[in-house]
Amino acid sequence: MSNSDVSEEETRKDYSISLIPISHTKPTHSFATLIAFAILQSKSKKCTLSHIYQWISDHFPYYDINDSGWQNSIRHNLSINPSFIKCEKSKYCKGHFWQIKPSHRSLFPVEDVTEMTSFKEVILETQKPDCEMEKKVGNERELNNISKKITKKKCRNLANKQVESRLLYNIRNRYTSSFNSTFEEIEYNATSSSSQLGIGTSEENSVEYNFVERPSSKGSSRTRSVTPFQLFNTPKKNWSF
DNA sequence: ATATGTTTAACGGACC
DNA sequence: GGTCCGTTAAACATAT
Repeated sequence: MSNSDVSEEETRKDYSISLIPISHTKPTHSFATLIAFAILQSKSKKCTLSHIYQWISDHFPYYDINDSGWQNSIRHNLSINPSFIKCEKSKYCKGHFWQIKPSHRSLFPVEDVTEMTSFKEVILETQKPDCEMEKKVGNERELNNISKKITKKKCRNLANKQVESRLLYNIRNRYTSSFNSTFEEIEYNATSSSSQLGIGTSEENSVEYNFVERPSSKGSSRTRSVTPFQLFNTPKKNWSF
């Protein structure tokens, strides 16, 4: 067995682990921990309330973005917990930024973020929504609408859910960092792609997905069918929806 | 009007 | 028993 075979086998193993349905069950982490993770994953280590909501809901669909109960708890926690400090008002988003009090930083080991999500490659390679970049988010309301649209799609199995999560990340990343396509393009592609999310078989590990592979140049897009394994290991730059 | 933020209250579980 | 912690609900204020 060659080195590359070993490497691939190991990665497959990791991938299968990522299918553990942790994100559908009630997280064992406290709200404070979830808030801290949401903050720590951002490049600037500060988040607005809505970013915190979104991050938690993205990673733990148990917390529906349309439910207000847990969001009330989040707000309560931010106010009551001395680990969190409110800093300057966001210039482009609603509300203030929230940070972790530096002296409390050690209470929230960042390594748990990757362990928790079992999505190491996404965490490490995907540029997540970052308040620092907010000035490039010209239209956050539309972005949230896209997210809701996709989130509402019924997923037949966990693999679909994972892909869905990946899509959300990529949409945001595309929207916040490159901003090189119009909102209409994103919406169209996201819609068409999410409509394809339901076609997988019930066999989790053999589900195939279609996604649009778009060359960086303006050439025409083409669809390609990939396995979840291929999908998760496709470099972000080759993604489009 | 709705989102954001503060505060109080109640409850259950863990722990001593 | 008592306390601490985390959660949930809710009233209320403020900002947009």
